[in-house]
Amino acid sequence: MQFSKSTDYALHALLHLGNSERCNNVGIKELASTLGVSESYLSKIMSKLRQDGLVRAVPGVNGGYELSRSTEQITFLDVIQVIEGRQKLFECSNTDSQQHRLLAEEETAGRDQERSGKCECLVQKVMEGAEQHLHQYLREHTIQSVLDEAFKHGNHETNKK
Amino acid sequence: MQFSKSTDYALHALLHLGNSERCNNVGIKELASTLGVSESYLSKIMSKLRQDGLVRAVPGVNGGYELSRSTEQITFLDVIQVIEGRQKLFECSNTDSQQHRLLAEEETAGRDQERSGKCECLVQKVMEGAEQHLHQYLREHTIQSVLDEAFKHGNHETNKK
DNA sequence: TTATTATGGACACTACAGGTCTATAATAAT
DNA sequence: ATTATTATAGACCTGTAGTGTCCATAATAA
Ligand code: SF4
Ligand code: SF4
Repeated sequence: MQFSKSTDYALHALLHLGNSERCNNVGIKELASTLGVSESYLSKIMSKLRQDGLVRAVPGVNGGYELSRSTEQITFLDVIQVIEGRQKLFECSNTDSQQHRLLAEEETAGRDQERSGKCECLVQKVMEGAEQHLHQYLREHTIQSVLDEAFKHGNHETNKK
Repeated sequence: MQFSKSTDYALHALLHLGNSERCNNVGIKELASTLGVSESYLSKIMSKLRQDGLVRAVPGVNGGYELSRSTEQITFLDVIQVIEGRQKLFECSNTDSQQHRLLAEEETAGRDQERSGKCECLVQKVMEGAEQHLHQYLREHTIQSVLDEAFKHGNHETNKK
């Protein structure tokens, strides 16, 4: 249960892009060298970010990447979901066991199917809650919010034209 | 980013143990059949739970497993951490990149090393926060809280002596 | 003593993270 | 139009972790 390195790279790449909005495009070379990662691997990650609309890419001389939204509109959740996928935190397996009957069946029967066919048991309800809390927190933190913090702490060698 | 199946099994096993506190010991056979999992695999998981002190185990005839604490004192976080380990949600890799200098060095230098050598950057600070929120939520949900919910919803064929 | 039960180790299979390399496509500058 | 430059997509490799089985051994209550 850990975020992958790719998420790490993606976050740092976006932070770099957000930080250097002087000339529009940042090439994979500059990006890879500042992050200390191989160009090969990072380009895959950037490609993913592009497919999900977080960045734009343009080939050719002086090409490279740029953010497709403002930094305030790119949340940690966005980045994480692009890289890690949108699978549930908890995916139940044995819905046909005896356990299931005790914890889920009675409920949906008694409460006569609250909403559509969601059919969620008590365990999943807890896990859903955990996921929602986590997502909410990650939605509240954006690339910009990190950049702001960095500026506050006396780091002023950025955004120089 | 998903909890493993083992966590699923562990939770269900503990729920079953918490639910049947009539005769003290529940064997791996009963446990495995009610969960619909193989005895082989489940026994490994139970072994882990024992090593971390969540359950007690006794071999021999009429042996089996029993909870070593009350159901209110076994939180979702406990179970998850036993199975998934206690690694951080986010583990940074390239602390020697240029990025790192921009986001972390300046801070620890400016704030003159807030606490001991923790040396946490802004990215990690966000992730730490996420982890803390998640943990707090998971700490508030116990085996007992799920069992209580189950009872409330009209399921009364449990705890029969 | 014995039948029963948990435990630990060895092993196999699969999926995926992490990473490299190369050929191709797209673009801007000339 | 050509060319140099850059991103993209695919094939490929490696190691490791999750999932699972099987068996030999240890511990225990009857
Ligand atoms: S009780 Fe919930 S978690 Fe358990 S098997 Fe049923 S749906 Fe899955
Ligand atoms: S800035 Fe933070 S996340 Fe990035 S490399 Fe440094 S310590 Fe790691």
